Amino acid sequence: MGRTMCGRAGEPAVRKGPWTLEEDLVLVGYISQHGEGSWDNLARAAGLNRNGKSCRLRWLNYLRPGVRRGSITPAEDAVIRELHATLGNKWSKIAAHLPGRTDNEIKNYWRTRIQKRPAAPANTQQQPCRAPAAAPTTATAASEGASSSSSASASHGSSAAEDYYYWCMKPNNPDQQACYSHKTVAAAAAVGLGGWSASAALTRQDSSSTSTTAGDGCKLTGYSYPYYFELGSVADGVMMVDADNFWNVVDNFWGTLPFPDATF
DNA sequence: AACAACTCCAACCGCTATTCG
DNA sequence: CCGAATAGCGGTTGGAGTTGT
Repeated sequence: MGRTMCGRAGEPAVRKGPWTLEEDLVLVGYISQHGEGSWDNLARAAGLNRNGKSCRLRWLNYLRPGVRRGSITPAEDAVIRELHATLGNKWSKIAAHLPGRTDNEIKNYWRTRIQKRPAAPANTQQQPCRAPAAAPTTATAASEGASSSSSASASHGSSAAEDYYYWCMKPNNPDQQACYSHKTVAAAAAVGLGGWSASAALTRQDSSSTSTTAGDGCKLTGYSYPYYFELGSVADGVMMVDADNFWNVVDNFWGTLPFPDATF
């Protein structure tokens, strides 16, 4: 990419462009210990040669616990269309109704999938990747079982947005397995990288394929899935090294993070 | 196989809003 | 109240990957 470095003579060049695994680990590790906020200071204190804005974006959109990867499901598509009709380009507000999705992701989805093309009939749309096609239908059971949020336990409304939100709040929702690889990354950072090296992980990342079929049969393309898949594989190595308490570390660390998403 | 066109999306930019001293 | 710093938002860019010829 052409956005790798910049800076004037005499100043340390601030790194731009795609984040490396090592940078991700540094950022996650630092935030896990010190929390987020004051992003410019955070970037300096963590030793990241990035500006604070870049760190904040990386954390919020990709590293933050609860961020979901993978295709937008038909249920989510319906929510986006519905909310955009009333809210317009208020991506952050729309994202608030889609747990785990970011404004950036929704914005990209809208521009590339919806804005460019007319709405396809529901029965011709791609099958969902992770969320069940009947997500709104299962939302009733979800709302009945939800206990971690007062809003989730309230009776839900009739809109696709509300149905989908309540479905997402369902305890032990398998859809939340999407968080797995992020958990492993965070946990790896929390345990001080266990017995593996980030550079080794980078080597493996570079050799990963660009198109991968997830365990549920959903084909995910591009950079994200292979990248995090590899992170998960590396973290499996941590399990072998520190198998006794690895998942305890994961769960404990996850529980300490101040994000409501972490309660899914 | 090689190339072009297209698609996707991570990351950047500029602006506004909010917070704080 | 004011100005600087910080946070957040929406628009845009450009490179990687995919698909078509």
